[in-house]
Amino acid sequence: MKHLHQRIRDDIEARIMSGEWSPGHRIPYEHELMTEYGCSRMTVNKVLSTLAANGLITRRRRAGSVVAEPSSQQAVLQIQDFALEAARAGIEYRFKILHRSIEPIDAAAAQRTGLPVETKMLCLSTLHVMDDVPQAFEQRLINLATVPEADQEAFKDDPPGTWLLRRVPWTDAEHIVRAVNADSTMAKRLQVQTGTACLVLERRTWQAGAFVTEARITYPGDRHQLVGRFSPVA
Amino acid sequence: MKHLHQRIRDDIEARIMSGEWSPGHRIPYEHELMTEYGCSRMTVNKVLSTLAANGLITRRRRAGSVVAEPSSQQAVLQIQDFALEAARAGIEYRFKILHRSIEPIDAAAAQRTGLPVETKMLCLSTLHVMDDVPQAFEQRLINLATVPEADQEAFKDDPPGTWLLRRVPWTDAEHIVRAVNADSTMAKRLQVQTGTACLVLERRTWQAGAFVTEARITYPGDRHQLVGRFSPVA
DNA sequence: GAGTGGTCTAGACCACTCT
DNA sequence: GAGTGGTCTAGACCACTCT
Repeated sequence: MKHLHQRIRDDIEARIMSGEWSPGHRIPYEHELMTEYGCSRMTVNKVLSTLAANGLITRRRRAGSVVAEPSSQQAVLQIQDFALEAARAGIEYRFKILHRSIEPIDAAAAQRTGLPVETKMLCLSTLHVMDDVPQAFEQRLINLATVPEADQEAFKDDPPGTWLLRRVPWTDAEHIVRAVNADSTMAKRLQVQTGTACLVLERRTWQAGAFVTEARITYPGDRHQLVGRFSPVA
Repeated sequence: MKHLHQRIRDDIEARIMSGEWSPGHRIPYEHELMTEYGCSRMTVNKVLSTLAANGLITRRRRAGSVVAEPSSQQAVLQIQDFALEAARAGIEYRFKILHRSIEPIDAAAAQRTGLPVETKMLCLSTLHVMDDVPQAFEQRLINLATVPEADQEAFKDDPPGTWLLRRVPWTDAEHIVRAVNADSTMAKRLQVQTGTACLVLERRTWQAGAFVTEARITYPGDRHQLVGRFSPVA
């Protein structure tokens, strides 16, 4: 049994993500949501305040709350969800799995993740495309010991990151950010010139101590920046 | 007249930042804070929940709330202290102030920081050198309205960032990370080839709502990476 | 068992701004 | 002027975990 505020929040996020509520769309007033969910105003107020603090909606007295316009600063340095970001920005998004295999983890990755060397990993390479422009190339390992159902997943509707996010709540994450010059292979994938500065984000996530996934995501430096806000939520 | 929850939050943050309450220190129970501030539990609960979401404290039923260990704090791309890092690594460190001036803030920076346009800022350009190799180039604005004593500081012993860190504890920070190709000027400063991918970290910090400083730090991409650990935000 | 925090209610007054 | 969100109160019940 989920908490009420989580259910309300999930419902609203789902509507924003699906595009049903696009940027500028007015969200129901607090008292409408009270009626809809049969709860007190404090509860819906907490949900909407949190969504506003996270930048998904903007609130104005008298005018109500609306789905936020996408900020010019795209990628957020929390757990990223390309589909959600694209939906918020009103951008056509698609992805393409370029590679898929199951392999025992190699020595270097075993050391990084703390897993035994023979652990089976699902290896995926995904290209993320928005408005026909490649925006990121993602190389991902998924621990099949922790997420065995990934083996049966075709990743037709959601890219691996989004799929994982919905299925496996994470408790810890480690990030490494570097800048690299694109080699010719990467440049071709991302449709940039060889040598273009790219942002490389490596993210490893654990769930209660169990390694879940490692992603290495390469962004063209001129198309993306990572933003982290460490300010009060209120 | 500030809001009550802001006053409580500022008080607690100030005690944590000053070191009066160090990591592991138990924070007063909610009902103690209710008595101290003469308010309802909802109000102190909101403050403590926000602080927990921001990683400043950890909360446990029955045991109460304690100041979080720095490693588990959410401030990922931590406030960096070149001198401290170099000392830890046993590396010779020096810095050189390449430029110093006092200028009214320009329109673009005023918008970023929320300051009035005519605010006087101390502008500093600093090169950070370790073992005779340039490791970072830093362009910094310091708000003289918040930190007037910076005007009199020669920055002989400590670089601006370290000096500020000791003098003005920060409560809020915003980070932006990008990748750029070094232009010829930057390449010369950092002793890399023109076009080398560099990591650019922009950091803006506030103390209890007052803007303190903005730093844009450029690192050669092959010499540096940023590492951070996260736990979920509520 | 007892005390803590997590969530929620059903109100209230106020500040803001114009659906 | 009226309706919205921002904040706050004084309760309540429950889940969790051991100061």
